Amino acid sequence: MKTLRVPEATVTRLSIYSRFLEGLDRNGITTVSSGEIAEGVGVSPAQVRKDLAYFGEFGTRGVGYNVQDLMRYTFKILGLDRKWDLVVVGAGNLGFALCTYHGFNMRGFHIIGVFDSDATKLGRKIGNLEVLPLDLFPSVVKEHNIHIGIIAVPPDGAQEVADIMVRSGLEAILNFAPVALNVPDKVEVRNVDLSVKLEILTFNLALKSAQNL
Amino acid sequence: MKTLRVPEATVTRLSIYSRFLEGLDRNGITTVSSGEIAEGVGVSPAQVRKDLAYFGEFGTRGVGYNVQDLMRYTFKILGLDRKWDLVVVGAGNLGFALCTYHGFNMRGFHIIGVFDSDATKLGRKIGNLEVLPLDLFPSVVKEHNIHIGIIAVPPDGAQEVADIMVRSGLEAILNFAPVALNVPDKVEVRNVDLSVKLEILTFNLALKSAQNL
DNA sequence: TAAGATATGTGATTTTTTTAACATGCCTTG
DNA sequence: CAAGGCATGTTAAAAAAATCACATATCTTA
Repeated sequence: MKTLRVPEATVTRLSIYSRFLEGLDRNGITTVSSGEIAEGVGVSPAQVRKDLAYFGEFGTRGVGYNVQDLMRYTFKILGLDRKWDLVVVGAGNLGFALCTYHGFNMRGFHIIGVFDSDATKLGRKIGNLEVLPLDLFPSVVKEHNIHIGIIAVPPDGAQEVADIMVRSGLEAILNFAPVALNVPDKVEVRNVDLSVKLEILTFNLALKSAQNL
Repeated sequence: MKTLRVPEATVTRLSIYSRFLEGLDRNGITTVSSGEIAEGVGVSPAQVRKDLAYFGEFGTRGVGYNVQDLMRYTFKILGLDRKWDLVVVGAGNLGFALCTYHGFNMRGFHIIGVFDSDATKLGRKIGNLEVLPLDLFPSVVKEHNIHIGIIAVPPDGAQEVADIMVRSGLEAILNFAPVALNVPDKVEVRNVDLSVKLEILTFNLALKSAQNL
């Protein structure tokens, strides 16, 4: 089989191109060049073309790309040509924000279950979801054929939640807890660390102020 | 001047090492090897040593690193040997979650102001903060000598908020809106896109299911 | 229909980042 | 106090990623 090895950075940018294209489409723009995409998302035109080249030829030389077509291709590539049902564990403020985050719906993600181990949170409503006890997690996953889970609990509880997710058969985990999770290789994990990017900023600010001595 | 060019990936990992070291320290562990750090955060031992080598020699050959010392060094490098006051624009669910996120406090970040353009949100309390109108933004920034702002508004309003932040003299912006911001070069921007990592997962899942046909 | 302008797709090059390998130095032990 | 084990720091090699440069193809216009 032809296993094309795509850099993760390329997939990341593809996700960003994809959203930029949606914006163009909403504004009724039908054609776009690699240069305009590059300008719009802050990369180089060559980068845009190289990224797309991993997946095929989508443009017309001398013309550019059809916005709607390219948008649909990027959706397809990213696996967004379908709906994805998700479950969230952790009904704190972060879990709440994720459950109500419109950015997910816009991309075909639907959170269909929220869970928490804290008895005082059970039964509480988030939108039209009700916070459920973790005991019900495996059955909900099975019932709705869920593939992806989101962890939004404090660091101490994250590994335990990951274990439950793995046992329940989830194949992918989006982890907001700032800890490295231990899971089998077959399970994909991606971490979103809210303070890492902030610390890149402080690193740069500290550097700058050290240079201006 | 000796301008050492540090890869951003190195800074990112440093932030992660730093938190791992904190955990070790809390557990009373005094010495650690690059291999143990690597194991704990999911990178290679050589990577750990290489990353640290950008900044100096922190270990003892044949022994390893003193946990507390290395922890303090990483803090210093990341600019975390001081407190940082932050302001957040956007008092929706995400803004709320960020204002109450303990992960920030643990790293010396303190949110001292929340702003929103939505009149219905003004005066609302988030912890002991009160949601303020955007008019007050510049004066609060000046008064508290703020360097970093966080954008937690919907995509449409993000650029406008960024403009206000730039005009108010902020030097760094952490942007949670899924759009590319246009700011002067002197202003550092880092984006946290909540759905990009999710789409890396769906990309991989889609790839896997395509291969299993 | 030929020429000019434009923008893609891609092979070659450069740059960056990661991995590997090992010399150096510290600690322990007999 | 010498020898062996061990883990760092660093140089060299490999791999990966980004950039460049241009051949190719399309559209427009005269």
